[in-house]
Amino acid sequence: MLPATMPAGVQFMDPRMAPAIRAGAPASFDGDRGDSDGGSGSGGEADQNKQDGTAGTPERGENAAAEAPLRRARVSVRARSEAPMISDGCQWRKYGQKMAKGNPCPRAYYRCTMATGCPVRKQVQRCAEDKAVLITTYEGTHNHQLPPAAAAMAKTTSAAAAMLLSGPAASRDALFAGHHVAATAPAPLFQSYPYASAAMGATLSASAPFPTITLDLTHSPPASAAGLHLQHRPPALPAMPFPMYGFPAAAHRPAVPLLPQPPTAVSLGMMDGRNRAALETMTAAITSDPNFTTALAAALSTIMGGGAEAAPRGGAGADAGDGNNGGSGTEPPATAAAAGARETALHALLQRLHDSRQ
DNA sequence: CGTATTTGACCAGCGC
DNA sequence: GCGCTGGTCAAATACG
Ligand SMILES: [Zn+2]
Repeated sequence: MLPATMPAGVQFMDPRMAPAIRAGAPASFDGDRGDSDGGSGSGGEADQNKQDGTAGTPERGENAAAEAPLRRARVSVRARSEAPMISDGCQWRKYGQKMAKGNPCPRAYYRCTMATGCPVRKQVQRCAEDKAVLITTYEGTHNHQLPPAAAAMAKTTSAAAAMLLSGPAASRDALFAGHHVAATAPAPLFQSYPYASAAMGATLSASAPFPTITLDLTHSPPASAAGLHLQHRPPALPAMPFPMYGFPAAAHRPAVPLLPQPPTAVSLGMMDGRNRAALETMTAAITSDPNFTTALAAALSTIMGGGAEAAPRGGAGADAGDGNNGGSGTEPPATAAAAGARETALHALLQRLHDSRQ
């Protein structure tokens, strides 16, 4: 129904699992990267730590079960920033730092502290080769509302992401219509892994561990964007380990006839005349306006989250129990939704853009 | 004194 | 089965 409500729907994880932030799911981020940097360095970075301790009785909580394989999607943003971390309107507490393999710069782990129990985590890493580029990866769903600006952007961004994901057509279904879809949907769709989208260099990648949406705010000339060049081709796409919402086919595609050439064109499909122009504009704006970038980043931190309308409880609180209600419940049928979302996204973006530029 | 950061230790998953 | 790697925890410390 309301394409505009996309944001809520976009979140990748189930709303009800929000409270389950605690421990548990061992899965987390992983260095994202992709794209140009060279990649696989391997090498042996050596951390110096290892000595197992002795004794101790670290009995930490053990949770009942790892029933939530749900938190798995990530959104990462690449932007040029001198600051160690771009401000996105949220407050973060650093809880760890590690040396990234094959990267002189360490990777920092942050957790959102705007509200107790907010499961959102962020990982910041500077590109080794180009220190000007900061890679921020968000994961999780905020269980609280964040600053208006951020929220607004969040909406926009999520919508954009949605459209990105939906791209051609079907994936959207899998994503929004419902998780179950993935399982049942016979959708053959495209199975491009490093699915590239022309729009502001957004890239959807289902490679390795978990699906990841990457936004490059680095510098992508409109022309280039329009031209769209695929990044590196998918490794091999063994068997997608996760059947989750992510991407359709990835999982159950029998013997798909992988296109001889990467399905890059697909994304282009979504760009038509006016939209393209809009995208160009927005891209330009993004690249030139730092504030915009920041806002976008902020939005991303929410994109997944959204608990969106969640918790209208007046109480405030969010206390422990927090029943973050499921909220969501908005499952647009889909087809039209995508289009709507797209338009909405663009609209919002442009508006925002205009506003900021002003 | 309370809170955010630092930093080594701990642990699970994966690959060999 | 062992060792490596990535991620997180938590004690100690720094900051206000
Ligand atoms: Zn949060």
